[in-house]
Amino acid sequence: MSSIISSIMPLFVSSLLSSCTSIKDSVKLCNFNCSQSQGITVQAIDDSRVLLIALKIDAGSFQEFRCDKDLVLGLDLESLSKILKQGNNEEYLTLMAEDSPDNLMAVFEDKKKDRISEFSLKLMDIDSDVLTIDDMETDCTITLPAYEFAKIAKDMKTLSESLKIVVTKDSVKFNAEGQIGTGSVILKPHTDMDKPEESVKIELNSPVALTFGAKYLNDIVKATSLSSTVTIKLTDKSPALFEYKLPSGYLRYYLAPKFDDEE
Amino acid sequence: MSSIISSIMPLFVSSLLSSCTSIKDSVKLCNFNCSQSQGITVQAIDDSRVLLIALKIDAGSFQEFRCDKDLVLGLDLESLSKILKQGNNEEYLTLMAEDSPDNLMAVFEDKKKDRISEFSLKLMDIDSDVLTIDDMETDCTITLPAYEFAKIAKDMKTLSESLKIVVTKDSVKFNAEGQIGTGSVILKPHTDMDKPEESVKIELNSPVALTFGAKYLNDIVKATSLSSTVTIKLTDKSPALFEYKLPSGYLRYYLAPKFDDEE
DNA sequence: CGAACTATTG
DNA sequence: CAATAGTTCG
Repeated sequence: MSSIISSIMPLFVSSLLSSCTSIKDSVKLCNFNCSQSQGITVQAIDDSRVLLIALKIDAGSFQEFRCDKDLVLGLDLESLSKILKQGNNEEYLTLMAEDSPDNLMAVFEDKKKDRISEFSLKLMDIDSDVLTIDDMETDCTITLPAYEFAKIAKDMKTLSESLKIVVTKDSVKFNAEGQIGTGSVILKPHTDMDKPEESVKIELNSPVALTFGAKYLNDIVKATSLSSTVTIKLTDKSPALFEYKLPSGYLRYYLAPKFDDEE
Repeated sequence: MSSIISSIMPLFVSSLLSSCTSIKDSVKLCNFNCSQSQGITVQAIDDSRVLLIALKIDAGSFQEFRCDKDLVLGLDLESLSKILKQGNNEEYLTLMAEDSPDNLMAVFEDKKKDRISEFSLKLMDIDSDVLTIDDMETDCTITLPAYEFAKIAKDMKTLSESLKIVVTKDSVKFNAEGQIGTGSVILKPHTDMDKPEESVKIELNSPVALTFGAKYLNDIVKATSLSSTVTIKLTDKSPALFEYKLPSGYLRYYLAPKFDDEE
């Protein structure tokens, strides 16, 4: 009867919650697309149409995942977050929806089975075009510690509304120019043997310099807790990709750069 | 070429940042006076002209300090704080300015040298008269734990806008009288052998009773993290001195008392 | 890192 | 007045 049954372990519940809270400041409503082969995928664009968010939660993320028929669940992320927050970290979560669902059922169960919380969340029809995004070749790919990128984005926002990222073979420079002064942070690639997640990697096909809205970068950086590293792919005059890898899946942000005339 | 080069070790960067944040609620703009012999001195008066702040950072605070020609750097403390905050605690800071500078350069370097952050801060012309303050004989000198003074100042502010400090040979009394009631904290001198910074000392030439604005005391107390103790020097009908000693230098506040007719 | 408080905005 | 973002404290 139920078209989607998924049991999620405590570790992943917090990951799902973090994903929702990371996204919900940019997008309020979005469709969760469920299929047996793809798991759950979400694609949404912020109101200003500058930031595209793509979340993918593989079926392998779930202890059990069954989706007899492809489903589109239109969800209010704020409401979903509220429900997910109610699960204590020790609890298992089961999500369920019927074939033509009006509601998403969420059931938290304590391991000891002496506590069950059930929630039903109203679903909504949300217009959205799902874009196919090619895995194009990019001018460069940078991997750095997620917290480091977060600190740069936050710090630089105090100086300017725009952040310029300049990548050369042996460095990546984050540059902000504002009223009170200017600031640059320059990172050089290096490999940390003991803590690989602390490494900074640059793969370069072609040097690139792009400017982004600091506000959007600060929204992106809300996903920092999801992954120890972030991967940034830049191509001249194209949207940049910021990717946070999940245990089994990913949260990707595609951000359109500012062009010279609007800087 | 550069008139001032100073390299600051991580410990002292946080001390400089704390000084700025302590002061910036009272004074937004102020001149940093730099000279080879004196290091960096700052003097500023709050808008109401009741509180005078004197910060002295000796040349010995710096790993290296060179100032070929005396310089006056007009700085916005809010902006300076923003930049100082961007340093991670492990990083070395170098400050630089030219002979007739428009900008102050600040460079953070990671030990591993794979990360460099550079900032340039616009300087401004700020009118200010530097007062010479004599080290006059005072009626009494009190030394007490900084956190204890902070707690008294904060607690008493909830009772009254004014705080009266009464010093006799064997006690110092902090007294607040307000609408909802009155409160006093009385400290007696004592020496703590194990933790000298917990001691309370009173040196008295003449008993004194002065009243201060609680608001100003609460601004002063923001410097608490800079030193384990605070030294208070009081003289009848004169501004009081509140001194926080830095590793090499000091942060002093001179606060005019309220007189009877304005209490 | 989380929580509480403050400041700001609809 | 309520909700939220930023800030500061433990």
